[in-house]
Amino acid sequence: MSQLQPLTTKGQSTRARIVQAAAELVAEKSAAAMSLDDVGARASASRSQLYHYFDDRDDLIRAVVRATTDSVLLAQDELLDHLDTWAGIDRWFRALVAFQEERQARGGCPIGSLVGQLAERDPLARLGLADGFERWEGRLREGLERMQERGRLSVTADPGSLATATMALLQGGLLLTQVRRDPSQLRTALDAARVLLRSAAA
Amino acid sequence: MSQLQPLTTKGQSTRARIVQAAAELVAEKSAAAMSLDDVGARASASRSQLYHYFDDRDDLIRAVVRATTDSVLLAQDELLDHLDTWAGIDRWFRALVAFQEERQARGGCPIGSLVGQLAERDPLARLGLADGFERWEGRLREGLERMQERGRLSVTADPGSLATATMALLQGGLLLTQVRRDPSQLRTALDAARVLLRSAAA
DNA sequence: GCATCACTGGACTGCACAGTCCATTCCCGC
DNA sequence: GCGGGAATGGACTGTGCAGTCCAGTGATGC
Repeated sequence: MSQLQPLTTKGQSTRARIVQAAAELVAEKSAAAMSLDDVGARASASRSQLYHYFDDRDDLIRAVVRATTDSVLLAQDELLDHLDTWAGIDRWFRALVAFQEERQARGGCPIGSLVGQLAERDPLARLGLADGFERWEGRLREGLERMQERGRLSVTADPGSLATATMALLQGGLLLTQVRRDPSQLRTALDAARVLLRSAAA
Repeated sequence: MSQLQPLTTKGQSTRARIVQAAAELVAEKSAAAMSLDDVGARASASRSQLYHYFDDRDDLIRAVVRATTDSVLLAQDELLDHLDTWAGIDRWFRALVAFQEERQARGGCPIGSLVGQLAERDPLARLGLADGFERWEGRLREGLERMQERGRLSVTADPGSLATATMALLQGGLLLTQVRRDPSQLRTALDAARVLLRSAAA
């Protein structure tokens, strides 16, 4: 459990600065390579401040997981609102590929990358990541359900399975993109997702 | 480059023991959590032996990458030989799901998990992982090409893209399986791969 | 003005770890 | 059997790091 909620606005901003700095370092290097000294330096916070707001290192990492998933979802929030039309889905896919091209295929998925680092090490962090995926996949599932209600998707189609398969293609595509330093890997994966979803069209 | 090839058979077995122990520790914990002391203890090798066969820690990790990819491919070697029939592909998929059920959805993909840990940190390790994926995906691509030659796959289908999309579904499915501790996530992903591949049937 | 509590500074401790060094033993060819 | 390189043992060094401790400061209510 995260130590305590800061009571004053000043405390809140200090805590936020620490989490932000930690999240940046985790994204740039890795969770294991993030040191509390680095975090303190970047956030202009002393050692005491870190331990004032977090129980220990693991507690801070969990806050990073939450901040990272929130940030990934927020960044594509509008796109996720329109996954109930084919055009909206295509727009989402194109944005994801464009983002990878921009980043030159570096870094992979900020959430997915953490799975291999934390899932087997910290059960609470794993749950936080699972929650992030659930919120993400849920948005697609809801979009597909609305399409089904409007008769755009076959009545026999299963929006849940389609959403899961699409998330798998997205995550797998990002992994291959990262390891091969080639954004077209994600494009290929999402083209396949398009085929899969269209094959369930009404 | 890996320091030197051991010249005597005794040296070869010592080196192999070290790599094996290191690979186990990396799989059980993570690459960052593997310490040279642990490796030495498990392999019954002294510090000097580690540095006799490897330049440094990173060099050993690279050997672990190679050993891990080799081992993953070897374990499913026979299955990969028969990816030129629908029955062979289904058999492969079923074996992958069965394996995850056996392991209770723990650990994810030994290769995929390393991507998030090493890809942005050690370019050589990233290349080793990319090579592993290439050898893996290549086996599927070759199977699909043989199917195309025999008229089982549409002439307009692209075995390369299909193989990439299938690998993405496999890796993404394993990631979701690991983070949700639920082997049926992989089943759903591979069912989607089946739909995708069949949609390219002749 | 003073009491209280959130908040901050920074030195200190202890340890785990990567990497070094030098000495010794083993094995092979000759 | 002996010379030399391969292989091994294990102590040693330095450092980076998580976590602790105690002493402060600042704001807020009364």
